[in-house]
Amino acid sequence: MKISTKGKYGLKAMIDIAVFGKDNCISIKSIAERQHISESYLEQLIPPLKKAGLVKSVRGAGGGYRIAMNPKDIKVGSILRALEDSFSQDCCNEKTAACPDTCTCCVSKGVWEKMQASLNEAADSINLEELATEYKEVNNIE
Amino acid sequence: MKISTKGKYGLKAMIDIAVFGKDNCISIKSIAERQHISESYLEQLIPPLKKAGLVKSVRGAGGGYRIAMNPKDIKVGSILRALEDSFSQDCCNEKTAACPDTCTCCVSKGVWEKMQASLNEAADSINLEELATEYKEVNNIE
DNA sequence: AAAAAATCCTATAATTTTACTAGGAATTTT
DNA sequence: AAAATTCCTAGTAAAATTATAGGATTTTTT
Repeated sequence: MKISTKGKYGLKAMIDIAVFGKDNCISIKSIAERQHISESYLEQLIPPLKKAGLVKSVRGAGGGYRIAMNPKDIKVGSILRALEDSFSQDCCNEKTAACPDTCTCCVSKGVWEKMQASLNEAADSINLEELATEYKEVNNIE
Repeated sequence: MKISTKGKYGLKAMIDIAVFGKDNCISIKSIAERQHISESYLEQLIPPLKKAGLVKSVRGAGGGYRIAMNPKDIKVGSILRALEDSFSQDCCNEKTAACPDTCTCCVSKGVWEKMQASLNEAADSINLEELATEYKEVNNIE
């Protein structure tokens, strides 16, 4: 069980955007600098976050990214689900001739589903505002 | 977020041992055959399971592995913790000059801890007997 | 005593995934 | 027109995972 840097960097970026991109656009470059993340790697994390409706972008000079909704309404779970793939359903292909739903994979399936649900619940219990506020506090921002 | 084959195969093997290795020893070879797992790969999953006190081994001809305690008392969480590493604490090294506990990693740390705790709780809510029983049922064993 | 069947141990090879880099096209502002 | 930015995609490098191999040790069976 591991969180990949995708999820880790993505959350870091979202905290940064929640803090610095609330009223105005901020560039990837500035996020990357503040958070010590590779700029072009970070760039690749943005499309899924946009697709999930978490950030908005403005192209061209002076453009950049802004938070797309109130950070209070952005759950950490939404961020992670946008970036990481879930670990349920990596069972064998059920109901084939080879496995008519009777192998230990299939029996284990419920375990992964339960764990995934529990993970979602935990991640959804934290919203981005909490994290942004904490970040501002420890860094004396605003 | 992903379960590695270590955890997946490990759980499969433990179900197999709970079902077939309750009263007598079974060999790695037989587990590997029944569960379609590479024999020598499976071999490497055993030491951590032994260390965690979940299986016992008997060397020599006629030897093999046995379940070390009542499957009811073996939580799926114990199996996974023995094989997978937890995903908390993959934060930056806190309290260094570079990060005096103020970066977005540090702020995120609580998220990973909460998720890990939730994962443990979910995995600990399922015991091996439940899975072994289900496996026996769908396969008409005993 | 020898052979066979098994665990035990460790090194290494192959594969896959992850993380990162690069370069350029399109868009908008200055 | 130039500059600053997002957007897109292909490719590379590094790391981690998965799997293989070979032999040493232990115990039973013949």
